[in-house]
Amino acid sequence: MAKVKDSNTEEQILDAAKNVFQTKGMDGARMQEIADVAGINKAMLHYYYKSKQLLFEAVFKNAFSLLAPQLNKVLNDDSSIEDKVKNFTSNYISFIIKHPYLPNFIIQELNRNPDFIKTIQENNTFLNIEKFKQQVALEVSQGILKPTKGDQLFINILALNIFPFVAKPLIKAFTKEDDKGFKALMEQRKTEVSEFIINSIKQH
Amino acid sequence: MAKVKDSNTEEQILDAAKNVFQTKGMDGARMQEIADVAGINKAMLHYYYKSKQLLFEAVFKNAFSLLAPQLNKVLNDDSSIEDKVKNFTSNYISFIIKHPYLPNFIIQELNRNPDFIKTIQENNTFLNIEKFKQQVALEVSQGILKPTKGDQLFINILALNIFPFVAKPLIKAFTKEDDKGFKALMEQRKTEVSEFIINSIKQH
DNA sequence: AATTAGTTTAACCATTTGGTTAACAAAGAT
DNA sequence: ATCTTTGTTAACCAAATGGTTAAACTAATT
Repeated sequence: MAKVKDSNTEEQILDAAKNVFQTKGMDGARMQEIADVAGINKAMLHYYYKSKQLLFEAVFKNAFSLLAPQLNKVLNDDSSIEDKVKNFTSNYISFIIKHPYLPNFIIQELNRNPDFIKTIQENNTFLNIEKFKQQVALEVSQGILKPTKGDQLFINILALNIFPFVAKPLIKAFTKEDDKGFKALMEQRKTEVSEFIINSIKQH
Repeated sequence: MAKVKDSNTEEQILDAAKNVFQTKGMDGARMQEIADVAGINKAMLHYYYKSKQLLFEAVFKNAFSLLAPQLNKVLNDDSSIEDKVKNFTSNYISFIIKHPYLPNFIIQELNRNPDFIKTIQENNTFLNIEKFKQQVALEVSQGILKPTKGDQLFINILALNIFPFVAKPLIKAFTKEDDKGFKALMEQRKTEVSEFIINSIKQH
């Protein structure tokens, strides 16, 4: 066989590619920069991943497979809507603070190439809102929730949790906060957002 | 002077540039494609706008100047919070249905180059949340609203209104709607969103 | 020691891309 | 009528970019 793969080059490449693609996007990323960040020769990128497109897809799928289980919790979990909202909001915001470029990367690239989501859907059977809608309808009929449309509620949950990170520069400009202040606002949202949602939909 | 400017070339260029930049972004846009869309020679782009960067900035500022007055209404209008929320939600969603690429374009490019917002802020004195925060505090003290933080409320209003358009491919995937179904969901939100917000914050 | 097969590199290549140049055309100024 | 200014085009250019090649290197196998 060959050289001891003590430093897994393939992983280093994927890691460097993740950094560059997630900050610059497919169009803004340069193969040379990825090679530089990985500390290797540009030809190696093509040795392990045939083309820029394939390397990008590896990064994208990797990123999406990190996000999907988070969203899945809201859709296919057995707890009550109220508990789901509380847990998801707190967990998701913690998650994104650890992966700040992730939501914007995914949204940006899905907009650039909307067909891309088809490939994703084949691998992820759970991207389905049906169970969640049924649960909302049930809790409404039980008098736990006010009349509420499941799909709109789901959009609202995503919006309130994801948007602030996607629109970070805009929010920083309006609120005149620096990075520290922005982070504080986001920490506050871990409880604020679920209260906001529950306040609106819970029957009392 | 020169040739009859019966068809204002400069405007045609800006219009073509708007189309291409807003769908492909700065990095994905090609000067040749803009020229083709405008139906002119590539050299003309550089005759009227010195460089790709300057043409891009013209497009961006133009786009932002369209969006800013919409946001300004929420911040510096004299009606009650409840009326603001109702009017803004309905108006904003109508506005975006007319300019579907706008929010994503602005958010994407601000993330690519966060310093860009400084240039914007110099021209727009009104990007300031202070008045809104004071109004919320006042209505809370008057017992009209439940205890509510102005900055978080503003983030929530933006999130609920803007996010669905930014994350359109994701939402279409989850809800399994086509373009028509998506538009119907958005039309529904013109009233749903403001009810959702008012439900949550109004004292009763 | 020689073979073998995976790994790595430097140099190279074709194409794309933003930008420039020089010649030309039309209309107003002199 | 001629000069000048503005608008327009085709051809061109240098740099950047994704990708390739062929040779060199490394370590386990025979």
